[in-house]
Amino acid sequence: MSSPTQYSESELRAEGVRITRQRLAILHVLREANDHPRAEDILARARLQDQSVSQATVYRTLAVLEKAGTVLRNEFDGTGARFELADRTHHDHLIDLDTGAVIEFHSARIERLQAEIAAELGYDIEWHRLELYGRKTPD
Amino acid sequence: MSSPTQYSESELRAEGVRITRQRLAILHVLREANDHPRAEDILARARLQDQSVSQATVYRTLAVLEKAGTVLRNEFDGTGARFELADRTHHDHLIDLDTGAVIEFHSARIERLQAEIAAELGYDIEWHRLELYGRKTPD
DNA sequence: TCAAGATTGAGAGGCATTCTCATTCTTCTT
DNA sequence: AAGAAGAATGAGAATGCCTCTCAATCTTGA
Repeated sequence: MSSPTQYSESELRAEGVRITRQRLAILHVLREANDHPRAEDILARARLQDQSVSQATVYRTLAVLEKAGTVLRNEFDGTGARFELADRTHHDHLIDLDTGAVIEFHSARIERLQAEIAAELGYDIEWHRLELYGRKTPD
Repeated sequence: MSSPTQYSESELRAEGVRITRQRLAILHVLREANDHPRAEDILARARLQDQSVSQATVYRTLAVLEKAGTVLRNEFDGTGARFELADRTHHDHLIDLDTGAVIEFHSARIERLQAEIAAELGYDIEWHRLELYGRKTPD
């Protein structure tokens, strides 16, 4: 059984993930990112470090890292997945409808309620997705 | 200002939505559906009633009905949108990871917490998406 | 009944993502 | 350090879901 989240090269290698030049570039991009970049953005940024990275490799690597628990995939709007490193604690997202900004938040109470509701329905939650879409409250 | 949800032919007509043979077939499919069908399913079912319905018209009609507030679009997995009539009260979804079944639920407490969290972050929620993915609890 | 303009079917087009395959690279074993 | 096994790669083709284009047809208000 592996720990749920690993993101150092050695941890990944121990999981059987080969560390290539391209994968290092992609990991670097994810570590530096403050936003939730799309595959397209990750490709562009990775190429600044390693010219040779291809689109196919970005998608393949993101899939590998997602399976390893290193990366989280989000589907905020309908326009393609957005990625982030799974290196912090679990959180949900609030998307600013005016600016597209993504704000992270966490609520233990909501998580607890979710588990309660699922239990009432006879289910155990494996994972969940909670996204709030809103606009800044006028002063 | 229009009421948030309308789904009778006359209500739609009053909103400026023309009622065509194809749109009636699609509305009929949505009214009969207990599942959350994909565009593909809606096309197949609509054709049972009206052979002439095309894929383009299904997508166009679903977009029109979504804008009118008659239809809700869901993006559960990454494999294409799933639709439902917006004729009942708001609810969220629990997706059975083993069977793909979609269970609807509603929690006023969770809704309230969401609004509170958004308010703390200085936001008003426009809409949200909450999906729980889980498996039946073993007996 | 009619004209205006909305809707339609068929197929082309678009976009994000995945696949194919020959070549190159990482890693394990010596 | 060298070699072998097989995993990862780039390029571009292919896929899947969805949207657009356009000429023909329909719905609707007058």
